[in-house]
Amino acid sequence: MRNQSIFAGLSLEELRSLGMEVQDISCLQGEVLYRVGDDARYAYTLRSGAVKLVKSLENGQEVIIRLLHRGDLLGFEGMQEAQHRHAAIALAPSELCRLDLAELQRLSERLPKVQEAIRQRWQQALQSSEDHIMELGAKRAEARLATFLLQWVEHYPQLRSLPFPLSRPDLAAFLGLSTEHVSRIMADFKRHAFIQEQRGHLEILAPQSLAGMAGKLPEHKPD
Amino acid sequence: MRNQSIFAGLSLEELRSLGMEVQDISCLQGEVLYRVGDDARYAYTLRSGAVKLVKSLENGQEVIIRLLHRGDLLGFEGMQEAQHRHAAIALAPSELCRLDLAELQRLSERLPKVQEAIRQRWQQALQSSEDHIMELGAKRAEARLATFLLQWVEHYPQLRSLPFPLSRPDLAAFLGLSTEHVSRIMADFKRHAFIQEQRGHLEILAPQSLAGMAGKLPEHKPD
DNA sequence: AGTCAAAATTGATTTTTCTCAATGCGCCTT
DNA sequence: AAGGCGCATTGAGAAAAATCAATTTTGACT
Repeated sequence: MRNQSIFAGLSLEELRSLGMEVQDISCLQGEVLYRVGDDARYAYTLRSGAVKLVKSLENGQEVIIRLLHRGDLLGFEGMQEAQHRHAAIALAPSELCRLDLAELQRLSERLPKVQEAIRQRWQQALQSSEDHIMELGAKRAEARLATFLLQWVEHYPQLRSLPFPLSRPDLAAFLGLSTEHVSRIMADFKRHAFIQEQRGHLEILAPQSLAGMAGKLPEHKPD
Repeated sequence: MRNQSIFAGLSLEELRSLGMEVQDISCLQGEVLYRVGDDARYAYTLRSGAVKLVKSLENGQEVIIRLLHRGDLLGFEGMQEAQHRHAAIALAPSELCRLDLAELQRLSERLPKVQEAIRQRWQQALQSSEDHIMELGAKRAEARLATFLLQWVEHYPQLRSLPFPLSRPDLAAFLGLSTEHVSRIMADFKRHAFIQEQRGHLEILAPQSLAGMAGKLPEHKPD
């Protein structure tokens, strides 16, 4: 466990021996890692738990830009910009490694491998954002939610019952819907026995049915 | 003109002298630079014109993921992945510089400056994608369109009448709306004399009114 | 100028989604 | 156990947006 690769194929010890300040951090559900506009001193790797990246519109409405899972990086926009552009909030109790951005900058200039790894992650983030754009731009509510649930599963392989720390408002803020609408669709999925939910845990009973909804054409004759 | 900085602060000649193969490319409206799944051999910098990056859903529905303007880069996902994940299509007659990806890879390993510049651009793309997510996730059709038009202006400073090579279906595919709905809103904007349109050109008559619709309550700047 | 096809507009209608309001449930505290 | 609080659910009505079906406009090509 201790010797797990943290970042760019380097273990925690290797990073430390290269002069990198790495802090183990653990945080509670709801804890704020940083806020919009905070000076970006640190970047993080998420070792366990889940984190949401949130931005607010002028009118105060919150949008979840990205959801992070074990192994994901956050706060790396600080390598280019002085301030964070999202808020990062733990959805569940989480463990992270905190890296000093200035040192990371230095390290990345010396080690091409690190550069490469960062670019790789940036690429992943962009990919996932673009996928999200497609969801929001082209799919209806049911399909968005179905896709989302199926993707959530993939982050918890070989688990029957998945940790599911998202509230209805969280889901709504991520999928671009109202809380009520999300609630209705989830109730629908339960009624059809596609899913089952209890105390922050989710079970996908009929993945193929969800997959059907996820790819469904907007025009579909009612039966 | 010839000595303009192409990329990472390097002029075309400098890049060539470093052994980089740089091709000037010009293409017509509607021309396809690459398709989804094409082997990624080249990346491009857009020198003039406009390009759309398009992805299709299983059902064939097309979504415009990003719009590119003078100075933007495209095709750089090929540095990490073997195939392009979008189609790139010229919206207007455009001029580009085509860079060989393998050589770019080599160059970026030698020159940290290039690395840095690429990361910067990646960051910009991510930023713009995230902004787009906010638009799609949180705003109504009118507001999206208003925001979009105001952003379009910014790419053509000090021009009264802006090139506007987007069809209604293009706008719809970018803003996540139906063609008809876009058409209605545009008609509305014209009726209110917020904008004026003729033959692929657009004039913003009342930016502050559009800004109002876009959802910007507190601050407005005199221009 | 005249014809044609593509693109845009408009209208009527339906579907989807939101909003507002009420209610219910689970969990925590006392 | 009772009360209270936050979150989730449900319902009804309103609003937003999509869909379907004509037209109308535009632009390109004779």
